[in-house]
Amino acid sequence: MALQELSTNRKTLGIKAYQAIRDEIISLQIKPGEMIYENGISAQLGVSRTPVREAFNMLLKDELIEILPQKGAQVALISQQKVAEAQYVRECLEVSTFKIVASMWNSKEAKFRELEDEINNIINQQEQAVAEQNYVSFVALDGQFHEKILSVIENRTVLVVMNQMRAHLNRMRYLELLEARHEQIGIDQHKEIFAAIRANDPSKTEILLAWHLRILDDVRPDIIKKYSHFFKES
Amino acid sequence: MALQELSTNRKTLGIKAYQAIRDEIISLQIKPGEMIYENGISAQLGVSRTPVREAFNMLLKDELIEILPQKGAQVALISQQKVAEAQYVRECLEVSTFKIVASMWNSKEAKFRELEDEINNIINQQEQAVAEQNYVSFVALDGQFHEKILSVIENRTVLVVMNQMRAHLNRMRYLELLEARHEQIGIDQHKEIFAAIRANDPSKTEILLAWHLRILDDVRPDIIKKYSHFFKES
DNA sequence: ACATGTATACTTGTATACAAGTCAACTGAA
DNA sequence: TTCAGTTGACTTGTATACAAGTATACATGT
Repeated sequence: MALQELSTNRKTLGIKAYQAIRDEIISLQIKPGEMIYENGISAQLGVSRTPVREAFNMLLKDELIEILPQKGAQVALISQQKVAEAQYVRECLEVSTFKIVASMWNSKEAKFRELEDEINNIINQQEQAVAEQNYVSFVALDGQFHEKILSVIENRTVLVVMNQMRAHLNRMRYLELLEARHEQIGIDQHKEIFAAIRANDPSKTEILLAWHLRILDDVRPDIIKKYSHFFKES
Repeated sequence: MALQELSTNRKTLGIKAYQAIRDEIISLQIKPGEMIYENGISAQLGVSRTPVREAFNMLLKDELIEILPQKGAQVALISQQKVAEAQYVRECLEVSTFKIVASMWNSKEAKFRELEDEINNIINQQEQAVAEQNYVSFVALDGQFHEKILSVIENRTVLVVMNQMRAHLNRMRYLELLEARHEQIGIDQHKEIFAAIRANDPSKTEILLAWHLRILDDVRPDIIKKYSHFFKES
């Protein structure tokens, strides 16, 4: 994700390791609760323990792992509490921002016309991803849709925070996609939301978005039961 | 700050170094733009470079320093853009949350009565801090007021994010306190906001809070001119 | 059989050694 | 004087060595 570390384009082995491990965690390639070890990862990546340790510290700050002293690092279990908290933060920021974008939108400006093309493009790609049943791609594109709209207000900090929140929401989302099929509903909602934005209708945008962000809530009990070993509180 | 690292109460030298340096940065004891070096800090703290490096990596994630490869680390200049961004995030989260708290408040419950005492206590201490012209204490208490109210919704993630934002807003606040004297206004606003919350009046809470969060905006041009060497964009 | 102590192979935490980039000051030739 | 080249003292980045905590298997004594 191009968001992080745009300070000086410094790409140490530690940062690369961080990004690699983080991707594997939030895409469930490494399972919640799984133990990982500095030695193991460093052998796997062909570097020494030092960069891996740096990566672990960053993951710890993201709350994506827990470090058990002298025992190893455990990939964080999915916490319903944490998911709810991240969802709340996301909703606050995203609703406020989308409303602003809705009130700003002006198709006469080139900037917005470009954006419109890009967003329509994302939506099209999403439909294709659904057709191909490529859920990894689908989730990534879903993120891009939201990010594109957020980016209108030119607030990098919002994107960074949302990125942090998304890390925790993503794993839940993957599980839910494995179970229930509302990708098409999600895409339709994207279209409606984008229409409300283009129509300069902040209130409608707010209502649609709040609904959209909660679409997955009702599936959760099933998920939690089925994958209870991935969850902290179960 | 008890917020961080409640995972396992692990307190490595790296974490201690991080907290120590962070405090010095956000309280302007280390000046924006100042260079700091792993060797220097490690000698100062009496530890090796390793824990200091870990601290630097955490500070980098907070965007409180920039690491210039092979040259050293520079304490981040205060960025007006970053301050505005952090302010926006803060406002979104704090306004939404205070409104919820205002709608929840119920003086009949013991929980709220305890909180009321604690908050009144904070306000009293603030008045004392102003009387003693103890600005460091004043800023800390201001933070506590907001945090106490946020804590009602029991969302640790919100507190963590606010803490991140506060790090960037704090340095600005210190400069402003050196220049303009609206501490008393700030305290009065706290009282009004708290009254609106107790009166279960979310709308009034929102208006008062939004105003409160912007009280410092008009002083900024002076500050930026006077301390221009601390700022990124000037 | 069963508790108890111990060796051993793991882990993370910390210090240190070494590699390589950066910059400034100095040297020496034109 | 001026400018190119070089040395050397800094810096961070990475690897490695060592210290110390943890858990498990196993031997030993009862």
